[in-house]
Amino acid sequence: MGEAAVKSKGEPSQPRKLSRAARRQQLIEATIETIAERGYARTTLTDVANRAGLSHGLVNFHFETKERLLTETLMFLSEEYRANWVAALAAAPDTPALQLDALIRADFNPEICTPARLAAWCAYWGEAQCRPLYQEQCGSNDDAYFRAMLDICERLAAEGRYRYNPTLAARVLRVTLEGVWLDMMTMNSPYSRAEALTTVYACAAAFFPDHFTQDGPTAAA
Amino acid sequence: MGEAAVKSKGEPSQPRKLSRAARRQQLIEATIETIAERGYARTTLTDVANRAGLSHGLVNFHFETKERLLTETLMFLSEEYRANWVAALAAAPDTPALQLDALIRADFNPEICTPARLAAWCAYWGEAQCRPLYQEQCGSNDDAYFRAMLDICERLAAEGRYRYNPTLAARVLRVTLEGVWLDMMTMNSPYSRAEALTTVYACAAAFFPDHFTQDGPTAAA
Amino acid sequence: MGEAAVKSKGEPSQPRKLSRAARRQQLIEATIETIAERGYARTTLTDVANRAGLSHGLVNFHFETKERLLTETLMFLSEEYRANWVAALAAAPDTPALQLDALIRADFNPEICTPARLAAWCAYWGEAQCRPLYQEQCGSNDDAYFRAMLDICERLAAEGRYRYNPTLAARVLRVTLEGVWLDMMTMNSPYSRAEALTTVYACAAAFFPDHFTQDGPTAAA
Amino acid sequence: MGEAAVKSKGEPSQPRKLSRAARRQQLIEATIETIAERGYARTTLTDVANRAGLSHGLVNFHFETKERLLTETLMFLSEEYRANWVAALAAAPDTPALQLDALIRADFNPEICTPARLAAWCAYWGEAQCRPLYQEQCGSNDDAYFRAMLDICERLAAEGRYRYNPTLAARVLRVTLEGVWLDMMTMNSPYSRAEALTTVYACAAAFFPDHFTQDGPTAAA
DNA sequence: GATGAATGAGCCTTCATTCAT
DNA sequence: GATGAATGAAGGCTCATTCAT
Repeated sequence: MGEAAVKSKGEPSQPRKLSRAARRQQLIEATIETIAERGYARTTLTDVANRAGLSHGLVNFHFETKERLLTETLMFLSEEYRANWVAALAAAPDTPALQLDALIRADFNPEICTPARLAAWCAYWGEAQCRPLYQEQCGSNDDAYFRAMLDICERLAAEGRYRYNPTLAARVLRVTLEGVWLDMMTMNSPYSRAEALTTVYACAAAFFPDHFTQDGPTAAA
Repeated sequence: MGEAAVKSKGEPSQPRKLSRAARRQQLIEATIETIAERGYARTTLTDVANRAGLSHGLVNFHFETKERLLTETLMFLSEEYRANWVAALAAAPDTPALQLDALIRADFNPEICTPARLAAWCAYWGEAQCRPLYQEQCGSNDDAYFRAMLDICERLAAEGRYRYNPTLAARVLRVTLEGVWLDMMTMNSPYSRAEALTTVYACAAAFFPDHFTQDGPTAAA
Repeated sequence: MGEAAVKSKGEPSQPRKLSRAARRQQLIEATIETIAERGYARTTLTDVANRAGLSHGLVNFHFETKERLLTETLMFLSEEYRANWVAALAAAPDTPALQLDALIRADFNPEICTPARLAAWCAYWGEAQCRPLYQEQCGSNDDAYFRAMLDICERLAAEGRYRYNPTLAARVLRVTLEGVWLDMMTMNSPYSRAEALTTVYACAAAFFPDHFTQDGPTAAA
Repeated sequence: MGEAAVKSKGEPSQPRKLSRAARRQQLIEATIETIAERGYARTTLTDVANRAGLSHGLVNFHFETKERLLTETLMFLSEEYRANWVAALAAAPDTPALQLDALIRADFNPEICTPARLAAWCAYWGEAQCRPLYQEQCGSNDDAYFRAMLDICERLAAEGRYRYNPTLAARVLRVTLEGVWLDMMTMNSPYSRAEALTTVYACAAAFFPDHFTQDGPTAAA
């Protein structure tokens, strides 16, 4: 869309006018980055607008209120996350171990697991406890995720002679995945992504030793 | 806490003068409750003062700035948490399994594990990612906690013939404890505290089957 | 007014191109209605554009600024009002009583005396006091109106043996006409238009009992 | 309230702290003056605060919102107006003519009939038409006023042999009083207050010639 | 001509902080 | 110590105006 029409602020060329959907997406990305950098409590519309290289009036033009911008950003993150693991499950072979492997690896997809997105997730979690609206937005996806995890664990349990309630295994796996995410954010010197993955595999192996080792699914699986 | 932390709203029971320390503690408790109820981002000094039944100006008199009130509240929570598990370890027999059991049970101490404190912790976590100051405040305690956990796991590993790196086991145990905390806050219909404890024991049992079952340490331990 | 002032909202009946004058008139009518509905202070160009079923930018295209739109709307109302009573006087027989009758009835012409126009007049009056520009726009017409009224009252006074200064009578008649207009706007349960007319006739009769009764001009007049 | 504690801006000495009621009254007076000078639509809280020589934050401290400041200012004007005529009636002899005289003169009380108050009344009238809240605030007082006026007119009618329905006379008197008020505001070169009073008396005399002349109540009354 | 995205000035509002009492 | 009125900076929001398409 031609270089002439650019009001550059050092960014790559930006068209003066964009479709409604494209601008909204641009602002949502800027919101994620701003929350990641400054935290939820200190994020202002001016910050978001500056980061997007747009005027702050435009934010209200596209989202009406700050509240709606934040809510829609959370909805976007939530939906993006869901789409990611749903796609990963669909692409994986339909054996329980490989399904679980796909579910675990989905969380480490570099498209999803960026520092900014992780930080934004943390910030929303912190606020969600006292915001029924936020809990609503995420709740249904969380439920679906846990049901998928539980289903896989039950199928794994049916295949081996494991000692634990699949519900417990599924829960520990889920919170372990969450936990290593949080670690990547909050620890001063976090361990590597590879070690995070090893940690989750070790957890899977502890519950399903026939199907997993700390390096991933066993050949038998 | 204890009897000093009166919380009335102009009733005669409110002593006009209280020791500096008692007033500070009263305000810190009010801060925890306010953050739990309204979230970090929407907590104002007026909220805190109202909840404590004190005047607006008194908060600044005792804490200088809002920033310091919030920081000192976090330090209090952090120190309270640390004192709790340190005391639990000291009171428990010095076998690794019973030490781990004590560490796990410490997290479920009703004095520590109140809804308001859980919610406040979540809120601080959400903010901590982009606040080096907050990370500092918690970092050292977290490190100490993890080192204690790791030490126990290494001793357990030395006692049994377990397959996993003690570091991985310690990490999974830690994030599982964290995770069930988070669940208690953020899930729409959280499971019971008893089931949370079972979950953690199941995790311990998965890594250390000779020492733990999902009901707690084995008799042998 | 008339057929040109179509007012649809994107329906096919809206011609894409309209003469400059017709578009302006359409926007002026929308302005009157908007002021009537939302008040002067809360009227925005977006409101006006929406009501006219036109785009936001078109208002500025036709009127340059909001100020000019509002001023020209007032000028239109003022001129419309003037044209109405001038025509009424011209159409009436040239006896002072029938001229006064015509002047009174002109104010009740349903084309002029619509709820929206009354409300808009009130709103402009409220603002006019501190807007020399508005006072200017209306002043000359007001003066002409009062001079016409005064002239008639002087001719009536010359015909009868009335006790009052014609200036006072003219002034009371004028403010009474204004007053019943205001009543129709501002009272919670206003009296009927017929009763408003009776009120004005009673006022005329009080000053000119030989020429008027509360039902209108006497037969002798 | 010594001179030392003054933060002068050229105004006479102003105490740093004032009772709640006094500050509110001060801000209400500043609001009246601001509306009179700039009109309702252009009145900002900064204007009001500047005129009162106070910070704009204080306005919200005492009135919560701009809306409430404006509403309470209207309520004050309304109550002040009512108290004025009620007191005037109470102080006058209890004959209908002298009661009417008192009611008429009350409107010309220099305390009430200041340029700023007249202008503010006009501005509120202009907005009231589309603000049910404003109409409510004034409605009851208006009703009481009109009932008092009507009662007097009925007593006058009972004493003389007048031709007109007392309701019509009362209505014309009321709108005439209103009308000369408006004239004092909106005409470019308004007539004198004395002439306004004469106008109202002439109106009274036209309806009640035995009791009034254009100079006031007759000796007989 | 017409549209609506984009801008930015100005306003209301909130709230941490100060300070006279 | 304690109170609460007062301040002023900063943020969200509105909206008149501009302008690329």
